[in-house]
Amino acid sequence: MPATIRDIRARTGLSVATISKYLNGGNVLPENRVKLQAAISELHYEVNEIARGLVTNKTKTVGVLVYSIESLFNGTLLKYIGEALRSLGYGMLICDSSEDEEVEAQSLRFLVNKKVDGIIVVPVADHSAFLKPARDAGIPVVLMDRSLMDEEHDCVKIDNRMAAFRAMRLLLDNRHEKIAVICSQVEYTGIQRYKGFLEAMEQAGLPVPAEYRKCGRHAMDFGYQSMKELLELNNRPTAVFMTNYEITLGAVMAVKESSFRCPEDISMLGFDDLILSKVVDPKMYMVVQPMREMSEKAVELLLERIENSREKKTGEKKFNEKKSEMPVEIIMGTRIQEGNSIRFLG
Amino acid sequence: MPATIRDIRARTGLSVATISKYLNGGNVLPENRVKLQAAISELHYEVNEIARGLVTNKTKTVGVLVYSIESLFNGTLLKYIGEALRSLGYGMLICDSSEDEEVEAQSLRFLVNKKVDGIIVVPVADHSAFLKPARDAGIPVVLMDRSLMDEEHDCVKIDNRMAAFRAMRLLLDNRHEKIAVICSQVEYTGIQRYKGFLEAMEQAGLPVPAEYRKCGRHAMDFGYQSMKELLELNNRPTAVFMTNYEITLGAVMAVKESSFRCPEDISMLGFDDLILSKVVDPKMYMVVQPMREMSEKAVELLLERIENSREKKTGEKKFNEKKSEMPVEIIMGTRIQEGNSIRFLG
DNA sequence: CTGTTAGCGCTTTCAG
DNA sequence: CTGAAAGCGCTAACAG
Repeated sequence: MPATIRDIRARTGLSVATISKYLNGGNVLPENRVKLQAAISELHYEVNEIARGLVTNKTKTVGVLVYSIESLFNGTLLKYIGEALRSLGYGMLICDSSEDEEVEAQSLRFLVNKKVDGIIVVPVADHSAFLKPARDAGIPVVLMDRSLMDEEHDCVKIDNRMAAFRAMRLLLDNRHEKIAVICSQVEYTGIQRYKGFLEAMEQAGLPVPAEYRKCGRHAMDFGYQSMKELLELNNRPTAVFMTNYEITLGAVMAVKESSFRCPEDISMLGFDDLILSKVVDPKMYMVVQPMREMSEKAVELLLERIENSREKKTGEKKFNEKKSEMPVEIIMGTRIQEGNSIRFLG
Repeated sequence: MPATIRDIRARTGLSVATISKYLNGGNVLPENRVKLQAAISELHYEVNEIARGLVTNKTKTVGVLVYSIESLFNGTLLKYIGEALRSLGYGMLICDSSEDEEVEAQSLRFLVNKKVDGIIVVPVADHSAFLKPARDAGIPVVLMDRSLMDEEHDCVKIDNRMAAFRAMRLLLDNRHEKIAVICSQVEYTGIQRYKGFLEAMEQAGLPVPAEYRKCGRHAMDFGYQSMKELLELNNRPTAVFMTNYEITLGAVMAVKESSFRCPEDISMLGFDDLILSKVVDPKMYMVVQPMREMSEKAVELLLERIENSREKKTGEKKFNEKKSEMPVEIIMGTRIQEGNSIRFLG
């Protein structure tokens, strides 16, 4: 039903090649240009990207695969990624893994079959097997926020271990000694943050009893449940470190519902500030990642990879442009969002 | 680089037609089936959806265009839409309008050019002009949450006016008389809710002074700013009705930062409960929409439309299946999330 | 600058 | 059940 290039030919008498050239920004005689513009608008012609993609073998589209689309963290990332991509003339195909490795693998295949030019993924899986179809198809992949256990990949993230380690100073400097942690242990990122926590405690010469170590899923209800348990302990901690947004959210809920007050009864240090610190009372201390910059860097790196892989196919070899073929890990810095959720234990 | 159907032919000696048939679930001789399975897995063959789409003229993909991807409301919708779609064998192409009508129009065209089979949109524009490319291309569109001013479209939403009107009972029954409203006036939905508010007030015989009517953008900072202004009024309202999630969020922030307490000094009634009522103290009274059901209905309706439009093209006419060609508006019910953010004014 | 001619990888008649 | 052949709508040489 929609108009094709041939309808335009019928209307203008020009050849498909000329029309195609015009559509792709080539030069045509002024009179022809006018004819073409007229025909295109009269026929409501729109390029069939499917057909174009088939021949050019590129779609000007990148796939973005996130572990959960309803996570505010991912929503924020997606916003920035989308903006960066749009400004560079790329479209974005978003897929939701729904926290499920199988769905993730399936979605990745979907993206590959859709012939996206590249893929950005915030993975749920912790090993690289699911990326195989992309590799086989020669589609560049850039990870964000989480890297994988078994292999190094292009990745944009923060130094999670270090960020956690440093953030712990806030608690330690305020003389806290009984510090608990609620962390996710399903992904690399969560584990790194946990390590940072442990190192800080060890360096401070403080013990971390088993009941202070809540390691589980990356989910609000896990944070909620864990905080509840911590508050019911006879030997209650004076402070709790929560290592991601969902967990922080859940923990805040638990405290709100309890009879304990923050920071009077319990001090809190969270991770990934997304409006939470602005809505919740008291204002939370939080480790914050530069989400916009991370997104932009990821897009930049991906597009570079796409560029490179095309050159390789074309056989071009600009000798003085030896971009590294090795995986690159871009490590961004973090900052601390100040609040008043930490009490000084004089 | 990726394997094609022809590589499989070379490996199996079968014709492309047979291979294609197999790929699409057709019957082949058992021995051939075995050969094909082997070849496919050895070559890591994956169907090229681009090529397939070119000939079948369908992509098994629906586009979803939301006004802002970082809005939790949309994130939640997207999650449910994605699940419904996946369960029906459809992929989802998400675009973010970034609250910008131009981006929206451009994204819609992007989706059309990508030849999605149908489009679900939670629009930022309030008139239907931007949908024209989809109509021209014969691509069905289903709106969600917001309908358009100038024309009726297939749409899944709640009765916003009525929901607001009814929710106001909560305030009125608690003897509130000085009630302010913070609402969005940019989209149809916001306006309807505002009307519902006004009607409730009028019916109760209560005046609404100009300074109690905060009509503006659908944004957290607007809610924040407006609430601040309301709290500074000499003639402070005793209750405030906030007509969407972002505004509610902002308003909650403003109250938190002020010296006023909810519900002691100010009662609050919000809209669209997304975790907010679980994190914030006091627990908010809120109007909640059945987001999962709305998403499922939207998908169902869209797929029905897609089905129908194909039949029309094929010329099929099953006489006893006269689905309406008229726009359908599906109106879902709402419920009230109880809380303790409303004070009884004895 | 313009036109002719091949395909891109797949599905789809239509014979066999 | 299988195969040969004709495109889907577009781009990309290569001549003119």
